[in-house]
Amino acid sequence: MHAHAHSHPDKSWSTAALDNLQAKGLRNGGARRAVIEHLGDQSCCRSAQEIFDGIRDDGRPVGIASVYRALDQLVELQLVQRVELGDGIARFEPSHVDGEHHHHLVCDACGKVEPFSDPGLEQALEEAARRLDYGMRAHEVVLHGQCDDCRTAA
Amino acid sequence: MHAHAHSHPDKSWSTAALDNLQAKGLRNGGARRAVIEHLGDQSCCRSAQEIFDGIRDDGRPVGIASVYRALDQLVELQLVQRVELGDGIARFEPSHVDGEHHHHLVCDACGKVEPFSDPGLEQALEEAARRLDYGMRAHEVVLHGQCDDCRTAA
DNA sequence: GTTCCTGCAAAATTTTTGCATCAGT
DNA sequence: ACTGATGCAAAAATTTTGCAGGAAC
Repeated sequence: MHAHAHSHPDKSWSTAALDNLQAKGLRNGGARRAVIEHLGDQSCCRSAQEIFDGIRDDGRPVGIASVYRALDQLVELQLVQRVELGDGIARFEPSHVDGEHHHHLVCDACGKVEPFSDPGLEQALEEAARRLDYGMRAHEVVLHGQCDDCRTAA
Repeated sequence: MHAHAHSHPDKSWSTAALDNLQAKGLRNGGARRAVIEHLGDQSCCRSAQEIFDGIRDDGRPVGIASVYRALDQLVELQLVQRVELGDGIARFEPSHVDGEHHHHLVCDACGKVEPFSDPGLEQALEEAARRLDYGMRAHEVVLHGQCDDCRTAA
């Protein structure tokens, strides 16, 4: 329907993230590993609660505090991007390198979140950052509107 | 330093917003009016707590619940835009019409927030929304990086 | 006078912290 | 063994809701 690429789960991100942690001398097993593996399986951002629930559904009894701690750490290391879409809940997704970057469409009617990517927009963001002379490390775009379903229903 | 326009306080927005409410038969005095007038005096987004503090500093004893209720209502009416910049605090600013639109730079080192505007980026957003065929009603861009001060200090 | 609005206090959410215990290296 | 990581529970921070009294029209 939409002319945008859907992001897909990225097993290799999980592996790279775990390697990255190991190279830094950090330990590798338990809750943090579960968070990384769970995030690698998703196609879009997830809230801390969703990650917690998903991991427990897989039978791993982690604590939610460990999920938050792992996410903080991964954001700090720039392996995970924190995303806030306007509903007061923080979401998290793998930091995609280069081309794999995506942004988010949020339906203000039903709350549905969809990823999209747009090379022209990406280029405009790079150019804007250059013009501003701001040491840009990450960026985030949220488009608010009405999804197909809600527009059809209306 | 930066090649971006700074937004400025917009007295006329306050007036327009109050008129808009009055036209809808809503009442006009007390806490909600204080929120509107306070937002109209700001040059960038403010958190609910900052708005509450600012109003009380002006000697008006509003309740924070009324601030939240007024903001919810103004967002609903699209007179105010809710902005989340990644630190877990929701901020609010007047919905700028057309040219007055701005976005935000966030320094991940010190947390400083600065507004910027970039016509090229704005155009790219419009084009992306058209390509996606998404009924876009609002959009929000956040660039994360390091501000001048933090880069100089580093 | 009627209806909406407001303030206070209590509750609900989301996120962080303390601490004893456990696990990876 | 040493040190970081984890889980639980308690606390903190942010936002929402209930309700009685007050203000705008």
